[in-house]
Amino acid sequence: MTPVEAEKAPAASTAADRRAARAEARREEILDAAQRIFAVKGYHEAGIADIATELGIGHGTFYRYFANKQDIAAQVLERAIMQIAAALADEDPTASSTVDEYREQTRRIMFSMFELLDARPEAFNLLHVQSLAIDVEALHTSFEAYSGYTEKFLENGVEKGFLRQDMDVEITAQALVGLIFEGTRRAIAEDAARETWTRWIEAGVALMFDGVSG
Amino acid sequence: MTPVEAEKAPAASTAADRRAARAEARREEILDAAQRIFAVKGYHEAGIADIATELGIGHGTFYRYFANKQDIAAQVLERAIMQIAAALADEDPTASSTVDEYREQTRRIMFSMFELLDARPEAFNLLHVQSLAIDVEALHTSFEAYSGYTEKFLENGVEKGFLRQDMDVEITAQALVGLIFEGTRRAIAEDAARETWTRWIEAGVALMFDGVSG
Amino acid sequence: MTPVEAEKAPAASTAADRRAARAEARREEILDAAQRIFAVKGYHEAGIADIATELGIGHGTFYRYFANKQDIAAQVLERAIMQIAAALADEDPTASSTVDEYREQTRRIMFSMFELLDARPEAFNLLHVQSLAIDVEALHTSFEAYSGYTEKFLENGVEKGFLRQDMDVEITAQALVGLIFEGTRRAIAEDAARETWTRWIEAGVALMFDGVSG
Amino acid sequence: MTPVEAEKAPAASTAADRRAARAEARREEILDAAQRIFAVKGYHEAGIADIATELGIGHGTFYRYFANKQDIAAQVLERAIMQIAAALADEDPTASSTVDEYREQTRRIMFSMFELLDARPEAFNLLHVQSLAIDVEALHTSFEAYSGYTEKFLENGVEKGFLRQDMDVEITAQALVGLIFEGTRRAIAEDAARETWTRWIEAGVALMFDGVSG
DNA sequence: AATGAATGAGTCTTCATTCAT
DNA sequence: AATGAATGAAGACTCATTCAT
Repeated sequence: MTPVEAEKAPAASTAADRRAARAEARREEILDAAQRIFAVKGYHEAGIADIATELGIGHGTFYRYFANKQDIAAQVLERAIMQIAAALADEDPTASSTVDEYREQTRRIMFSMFELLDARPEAFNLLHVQSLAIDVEALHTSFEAYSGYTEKFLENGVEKGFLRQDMDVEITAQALVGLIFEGTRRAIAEDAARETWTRWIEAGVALMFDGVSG
Repeated sequence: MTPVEAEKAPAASTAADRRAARAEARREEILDAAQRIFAVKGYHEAGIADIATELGIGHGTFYRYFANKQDIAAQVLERAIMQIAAALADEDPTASSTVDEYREQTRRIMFSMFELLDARPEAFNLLHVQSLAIDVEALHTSFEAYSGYTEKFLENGVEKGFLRQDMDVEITAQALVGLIFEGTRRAIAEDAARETWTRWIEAGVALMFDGVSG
Repeated sequence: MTPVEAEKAPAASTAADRRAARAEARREEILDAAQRIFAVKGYHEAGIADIATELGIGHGTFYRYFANKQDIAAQVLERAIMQIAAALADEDPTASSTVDEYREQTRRIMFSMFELLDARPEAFNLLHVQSLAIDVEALHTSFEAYSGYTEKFLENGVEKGFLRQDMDVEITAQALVGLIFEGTRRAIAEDAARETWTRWIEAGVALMFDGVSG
Repeated sequence: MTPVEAEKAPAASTAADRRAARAEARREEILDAAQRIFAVKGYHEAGIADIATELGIGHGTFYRYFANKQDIAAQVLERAIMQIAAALADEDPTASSTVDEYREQTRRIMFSMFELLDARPEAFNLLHVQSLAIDVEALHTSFEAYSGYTEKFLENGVEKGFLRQDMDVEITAQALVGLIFEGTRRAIAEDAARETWTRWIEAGVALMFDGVSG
């Protein structure tokens, strides 16, 4: 390789890289705009034109990055599900060894859910309100993933003996997911204050660990 | 009043009554058809034409009974919510005096939910899948009603001393509604077998009354 | 049947008939307009909007009568092919018994083609210019039909002995169709005068019956 | 002119020549690709993108060589017409002195048409199927050229006395062109076997020289 | 000279709603 | 009271063409 070639090669590669990076950035921009638009207007009421206008780009540009409306919607939804999943991923399902540790872990998980809800309300709006219009299957799959993850925590507790031994781990995990999501659903619907979070976390943890019995 | 009038008046009134009854019956027919269609095709995919065709009536006739698509959808949804509410109404929130009685009552309530789900899957489909497309507000209102009703059961237990005294009754009721609806949501989505119901009822009751702690 | 029913029944049937007749008339109107538009602007340049505007009806009305653009185009083309075929159908393939009779018959056929071309130039424009854009297959099928029909005349002549005995009837028929259609093609393209028709008919008949040899 | 300039000038001119040659070669490549694409997909269905992709060049590059889609289509069509014309140009319109010589000449011409059709089916597809979408006028002009050329052969025969003296040379030439093109049209449409060629040539020549009379 | 990202005019098609019969 | 023909707003999507790099 001559010095000239040595200089050219990286340059060319950088140019191509830059282009790819730009394209990816633009794709991300459109995805963001779409998430906003879908969250505000809803999947069906939102038009491709709305997304394009939001970004000040032409309609056609949109179609350079996404095949069609359904395509971007699915990607937006998937991203929202991933963002939420990421908030849960910090916790290790096998970390707790006592009820109190697990109780504390649960508090943290619920808290990060509410934090995320504050930071990215659109992500939850997508999940709660738009997902059905976009792809019913995707919603179900994501709930499956969340409950599967929750199951691991419960299994850990049962194995280590600090949770009820006769627990139907699978169903209980599903029920707990329902419980948590109802919390976030209401928080969005009612535009809940931070104080309400605390009540949900405390009441939720109390219900989950102690039940309603006196 | 002449004898002639005396005869006519009741006759006329009966004719009007019959007409009104007929109209009401037709309205109900259309509502039924719409519920089926919405449940099968979804709110947005379903057209007025589908409903009219299902009944063998003209499109125009539809508009003699309902103002527009949104109108009938709202009524269909409201009806579905009422049908589900009716299944709960059999139980008296103040009936239980011991934990075991309430536990039994809760079992019955959950069981009737699953029975209703078997009898009227469209009602639940409407609630779970279509409601968001039709009227987000209505869904929230209905959840509000369900949780308000559940609250009464909890309050009764707290007052009578057989439920946890420090319970956040409002939030706990909301959480329990979320839990139950997740159960029905999954039952519909997965077309669950009767056996799964039992697991849900048992695991749900266990979680609710005893919590997960060992 | 009571007298009342007797009166009603026909009346009802007439009302339905009238509606069907109106629909058919409208369908025909749209078909006519489409033929004009397609002939003037060409299949691809013509829009549904052009057809609707031509008739002063809404775009949507068009779709009550035809499934889509391709649908009406196919029907327009089929109609044009039928109109041209009708002009030929007057002649009986087995009528001639001598060369002179057949020669006269051929003259008449060619003449009616030119007459039709004068009366319905759009029909020929459709066939010659638009057909390929609409449905290549349809054009080929129609040529097949025309040459099949021509074949019958030639067979008749060969059987009766007044036409060349060693003739390849099939191919010759195809060639003659090509010859005639080139005549009409040019007549349209050049907006030919009536005098040109006569030259085509005479030269065509001479070529067909006597060939070019001296 | 300094010696240096003397050396540079020719070098520059050669470089420019090479560049021009390269440009011409590229132009030809694009033209070839376009001919293939138009023949396969049709003028309207084919996109500039298809042509660019076929060659692995950018869309923009296309526009350095052709003004627009219509432009290249016209050139492709013109080239096809020229290619077909070239196949005819081998024959001298004044070469024949007897009917038999002309008959033989005609056979050769028809044969070379079928040979060309075998070698360059796209050229004929362009002419028969795409030309109308591209430029109706061009098609007519080319037919004009073909018939003008045919006319020369006929005139030669009439002058030399071996063809019918009362022939309408102009119209007859046009009719013969129609006859031949119908042959090639069918050959393409039906993907005709080589055997069919012979039948067309024989039947065509027989019809042309002897007519159908017995 | 080559590229390909950006553009937006243009088109078909759907469907809720109205209204004359 | 019932009908269904007519309507046109609305929206997704394509593709020839331009132009900055």
